[in-house]
Amino acid sequence: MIHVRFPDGAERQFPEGATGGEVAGAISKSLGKRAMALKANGVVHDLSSPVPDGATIEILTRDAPESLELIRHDAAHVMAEAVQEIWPGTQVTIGPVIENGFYYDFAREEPFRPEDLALIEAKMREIIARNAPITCETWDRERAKTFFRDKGEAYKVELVDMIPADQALRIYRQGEWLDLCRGPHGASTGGIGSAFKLMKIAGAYWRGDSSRPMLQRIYATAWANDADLKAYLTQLEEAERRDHRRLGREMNLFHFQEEGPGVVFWHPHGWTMFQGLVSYMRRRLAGRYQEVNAPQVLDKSLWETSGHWGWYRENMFQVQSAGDEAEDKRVFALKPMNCPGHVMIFKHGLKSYRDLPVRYAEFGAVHRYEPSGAMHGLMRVRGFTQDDAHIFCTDEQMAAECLAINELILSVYRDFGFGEIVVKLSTRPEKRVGSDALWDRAEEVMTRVLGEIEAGSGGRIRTGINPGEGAFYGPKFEYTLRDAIGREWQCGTTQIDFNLPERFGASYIDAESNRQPPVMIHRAICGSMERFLGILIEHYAGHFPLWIAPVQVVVATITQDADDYAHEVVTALRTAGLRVEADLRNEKINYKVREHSLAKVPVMLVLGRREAETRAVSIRRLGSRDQTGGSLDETVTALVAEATPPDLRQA
RNA sequence: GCUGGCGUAGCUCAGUGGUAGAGCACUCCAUUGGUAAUGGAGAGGUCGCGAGUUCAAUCCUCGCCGCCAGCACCA
Repeated sequence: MIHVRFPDGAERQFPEGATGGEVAGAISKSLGKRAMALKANGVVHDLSSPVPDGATIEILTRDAPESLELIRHDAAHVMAEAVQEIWPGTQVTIGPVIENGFYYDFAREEPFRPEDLALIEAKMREIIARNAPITCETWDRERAKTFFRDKGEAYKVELVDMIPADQALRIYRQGEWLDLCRGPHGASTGGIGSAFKLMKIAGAYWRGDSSRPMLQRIYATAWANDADLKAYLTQLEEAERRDHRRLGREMNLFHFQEEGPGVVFWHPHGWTMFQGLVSYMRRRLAGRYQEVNAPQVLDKSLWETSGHWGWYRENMFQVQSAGDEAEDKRVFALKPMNCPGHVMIFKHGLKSYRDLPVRYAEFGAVHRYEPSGAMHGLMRVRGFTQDDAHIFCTDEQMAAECLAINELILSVYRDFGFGEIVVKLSTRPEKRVGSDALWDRAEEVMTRVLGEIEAGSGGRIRTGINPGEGAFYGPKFEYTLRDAIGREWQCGTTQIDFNLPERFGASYIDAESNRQPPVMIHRAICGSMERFLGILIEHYAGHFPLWIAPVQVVVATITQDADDYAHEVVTALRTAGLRVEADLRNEKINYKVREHSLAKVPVMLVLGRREAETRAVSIRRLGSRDQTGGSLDETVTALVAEATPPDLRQA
């Protein structure tokens, strides 16, 4: 007999070798039916696994949170079976569970067509209805390889070879179909239920390697019940509604066109926001950083020295005189980064240790020739503006600088309404420059700083380590923020650089009159201003707080009798520093309200004869069905207060 | 860059081997109104670009460009 304990503390005995399924059935007939998997000592197992003696166990039904992964994993197998049933000869490869669903990669000459998804889905429902038991077998390697080789499953043979020799090969069978898989799985295909949906077809490289063949991936989502599926689909619609490319067009903020792939045409309202963001950042830098401006176009030799020409040449724009007769045949590059320019400025004239730290900031427009498939609205462009800065300091100053940067980054994010931040330290990669002693020192300092960041955050900041993810020239912190619908965006970064000062021979004179290389810290807060604006657009879904909104107030008249007063109101608001537009058109107020609501103008002041006579305004806020009244003077004061950027507000 | 899909008016989209349509937006006329579409009229397109097939191509074929989804990339 074996003893087991249940989560509620109850203990029971079962015959030696009893499986999870037998235990479930012994507890109650209905649990036996509903059981999906066995959880023993915190680990999920197949229901057919024997229960270990002395374990704390739980019988998982499909409502258990842990079961969702099983449902998705089972569904992936069923999808593979469905595809092979419809198109025999299609090879199956891998089909893991991912966030919100699963995918399976297939190898087949003929591409899947969008309309095939419905076909596959119907077949899946057929297979699920058959409700075949899912069983596990252990095969030896040769049997597995022979089996898959005979079936023409070359990728599976490769997978068998990749499994470490000391690990057992597990084969999961459902009806006539089987797959190599480490499990665990549910008890039968019927447990998958009906709350799933095939989402899209995409190409994906075998083993994520662009030098290997491209497979066809089918993405799907799956949930424990229809309500969860529906909620997920609604959430996707919500994300689509917030898409900054759509809002950028609807709100007339910017556009792209064919002649300029990946470069932004900023329209007046969009540029107002862009400049507002830059102004805000300038105020935040004032007193700590010196703003500089390095050239757009520099001789290729400088980029050879910096190392960019060697590493990133394919991604750089080369420029030359277009004239055939040009005397200067030199090759220049459009700057892809600001750092070499800043090092040049630092190097200009001797620097003393007394000058350090030197902090140069630039809103630097950079150009990178991004692969065509990488471009995505404002999020990934070929021409963008970095809120870049480089700090030249001594080794002793490094920690304090990192902490100061951290504080600045966090307070900026807070001002834009981002509460949850993750900071991760990326440590030395295999391929790197700089001595181990330098890396040891920098990582030691940054690890300490990371601890201080977490301790000083009062729980707001989560921290972590990305081992081996550092830049080749030094370790870095990466700042990730979470937007209103839970998506994560990596924006800020602080990077130590052992490479550039040395390559350019930058130095300062220390207290003993010796030349010393400075520590160089790169840092960005927004990262790309374009991308950050894209994130803000999606975060706020276009409903910007007053201080960010490109048009803060529209003054709309009901009749022409109010025109004179409307001009007065506009002047008063504008004098007070607000961004105002007047709508005196000969249209009904319903029409105007609708139009400005769709344009997401935060505040509408509606003026008719009544307001003109009493020097009042009728205020309608975006998203509100009703309106409030107020005097002109009070309203101006209140709006000015609300429109004041957070960094200028009196506490 | 790779795989697949797409490209028709400013926007959202119909459509056909015989050189094109709707709604909204735009212009003009009437209407001066009280918080999400007043009525009428008008104008607007080299159907992404270039070749080919055809008596005839927006439609079929090929190439290129761009966009979308995913993969790869992201100093």
